[in-house]
Amino acid sequence: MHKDITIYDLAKELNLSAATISRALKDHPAINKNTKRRVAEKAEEMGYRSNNFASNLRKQKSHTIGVIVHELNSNFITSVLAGIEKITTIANYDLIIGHSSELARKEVANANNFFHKRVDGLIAALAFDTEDLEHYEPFFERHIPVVFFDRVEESSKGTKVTIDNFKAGYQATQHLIEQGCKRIAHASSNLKRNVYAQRYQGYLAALKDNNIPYDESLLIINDLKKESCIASANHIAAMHPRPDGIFTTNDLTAALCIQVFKEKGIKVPEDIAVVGFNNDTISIIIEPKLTTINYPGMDIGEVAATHLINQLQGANGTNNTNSIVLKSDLIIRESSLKKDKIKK
Amino acid sequence: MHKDITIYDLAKELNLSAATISRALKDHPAINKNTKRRVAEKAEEMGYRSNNFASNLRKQKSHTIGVIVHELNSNFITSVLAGIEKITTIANYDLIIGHSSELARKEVANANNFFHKRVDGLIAALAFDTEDLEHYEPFFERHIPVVFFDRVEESSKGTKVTIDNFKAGYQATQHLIEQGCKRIAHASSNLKRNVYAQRYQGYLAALKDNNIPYDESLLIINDLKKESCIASANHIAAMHPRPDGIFTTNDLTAALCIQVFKEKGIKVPEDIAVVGFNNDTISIIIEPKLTTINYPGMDIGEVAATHLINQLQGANGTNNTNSIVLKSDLIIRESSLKKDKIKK
DNA sequence: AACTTTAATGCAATCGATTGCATTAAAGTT
DNA sequence: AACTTTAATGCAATCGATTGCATTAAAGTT
Repeated sequence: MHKDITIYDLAKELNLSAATISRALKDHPAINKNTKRRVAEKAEEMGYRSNNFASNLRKQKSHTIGVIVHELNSNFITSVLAGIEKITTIANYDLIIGHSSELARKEVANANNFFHKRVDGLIAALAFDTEDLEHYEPFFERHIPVVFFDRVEESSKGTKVTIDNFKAGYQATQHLIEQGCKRIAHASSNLKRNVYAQRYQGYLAALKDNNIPYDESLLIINDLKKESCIASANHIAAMHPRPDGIFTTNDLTAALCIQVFKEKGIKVPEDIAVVGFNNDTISIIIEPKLTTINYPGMDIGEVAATHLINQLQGANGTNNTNSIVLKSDLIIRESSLKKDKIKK
Repeated sequence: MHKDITIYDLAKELNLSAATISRALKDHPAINKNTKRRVAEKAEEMGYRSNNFASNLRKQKSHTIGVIVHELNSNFITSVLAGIEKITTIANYDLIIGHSSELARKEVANANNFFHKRVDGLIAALAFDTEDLEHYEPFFERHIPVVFFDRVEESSKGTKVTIDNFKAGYQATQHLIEQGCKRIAHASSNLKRNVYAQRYQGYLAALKDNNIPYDESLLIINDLKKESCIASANHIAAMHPRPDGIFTTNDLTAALCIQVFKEKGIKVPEDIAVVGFNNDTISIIIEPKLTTINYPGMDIGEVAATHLINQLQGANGTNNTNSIVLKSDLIIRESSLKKDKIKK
């Protein structure tokens, strides 16, 4: 069996104290250069690995950041993770990732787990059905910084990094109106979640600014599962009078709508123009290709991680309860282009 | 500032020794029931959280399993993770997830990180360009069990959980042949990776069993990036004589092929039948819907985790260098159905 | 009554790394 | 020569939880 080497083993071999070994390995300025070299060589030779548990116990720091996301299988989330990793790697923090699969129950379990693992900081996006943020209280109480992104609770403690969902919703709707749509449906989800609520508000505002009356029956809420999206698509296709445009809160709903519409002989975009949200891979696979909102996932990740690390390194004495809003873009593709089609 | 509560604080409050507190919290049989209750209550009241570092340091165990995957944004991987989580949650192990983004460099970094974090066991799928498994040696040396899944190195140490990629490749090709294809292209990737090599072998075997000569020019290798897939699709479309069937090693290539073919007026499946691999979401979004191979991701995750935990709990004294092969299925959709189309 | 058994708890060492405060020895200063 | 400064290293306590081996007190046995 392999016996782990400790600094005491190195100390004995080199006739030095454990303190000197520890300092040498950490490149402490008081240690002689030559000693450092000898220690490094011996450590390599004997296959030494430092014991994080002992170090963390003594230092009362884990040098680890926890990330809780609501799902993994998404372009947006993987970009965010890439952005976070970029920053944490540079700052030399370790990362542990947990995902809630959109279940508040699992989000709570992850938060507890990370709390026990004593992460130095937390980056989180809320699950679909997370109602309260009590599970983050232990972090707040101990002044462990928490940065929320995308799925946030407006009024909560902690820094929040989001896009302007109101503006994105407005933009999507305005685009449909500019394409000549008069009767625009909106397929959304749980309006308690900030992202959906704000996109909906943006939709309403765009209608109002264009003097289009809001018709409550054109708001379709579902739980974003595949079956529900198909049901919603069927529901929309069967509406009388039929909408001539639809803005959905994610790309899967939009893609499934397009499929259902096509099956029923409803033309996209001629009969119904469609705008999605997220710019997932499916948006360029579906035919016609989907007009959608693109989020800067990488940037969101970088900003969230940078803020967290700044707080950890304590540049600020302020009570960091602020909000950072990044830009999003409308990517126009064939699924919404009524005007240009007619021109051709 | 919040001061963390330790077992010594509880001990003082309750006039007991730290040893008794520790045992009470762990439900040790020697401790009086009433004492356990009092300890539990006081712990709750004072907001005690155990210190993992101290516990792990003393126990020389982390009770944590590391998972290294090559990507996150995939149905297959998220199913595997769900399967792993299901088992580890029951067995009460914590999980930390790292991903390599298909880079050997990051895979090595993750392995090192997890080694330093002293995971009790590891579950890993190799990155696209991982050449050797030296970074897993420290685990093998210390008898820390490692289970590989999907992307494995046949000859390596550790348990391997895979599907029968040879059979899947054979099945996909056989299906195309049964649909009347005579000239079947195969779009694959790095043939050093077991999964691609075996699917290719299955393709060859099916051709041979049906007395179809192998034409080297019909093998197209790319790096699976979007641009390369499109280039491959264009290449195939321009072939003379044109293939009448294609079996791709992932769904994205297949979907992009279908798009390119359609743009060029090549009908799918009439002119070229297409079979993908993975059963990703895009396979039901592309039109025609994609015939593809479905992997049991959830099962793979469960089997991998179960094996790892069995090894950790030491039921076996054997040198666990074995292989577990799970079943995969061919899901037949419109993209390959020449025969049925003709019958109509 | 003397001894044994059982139930409950405590003592004290241990897991490795870190760090404030010495200590030592060599070099520099007056 | 006596003192100060500088460079390098060591002492010993500390971070909390765990656990083998007592110890204590009560209950049971002959």
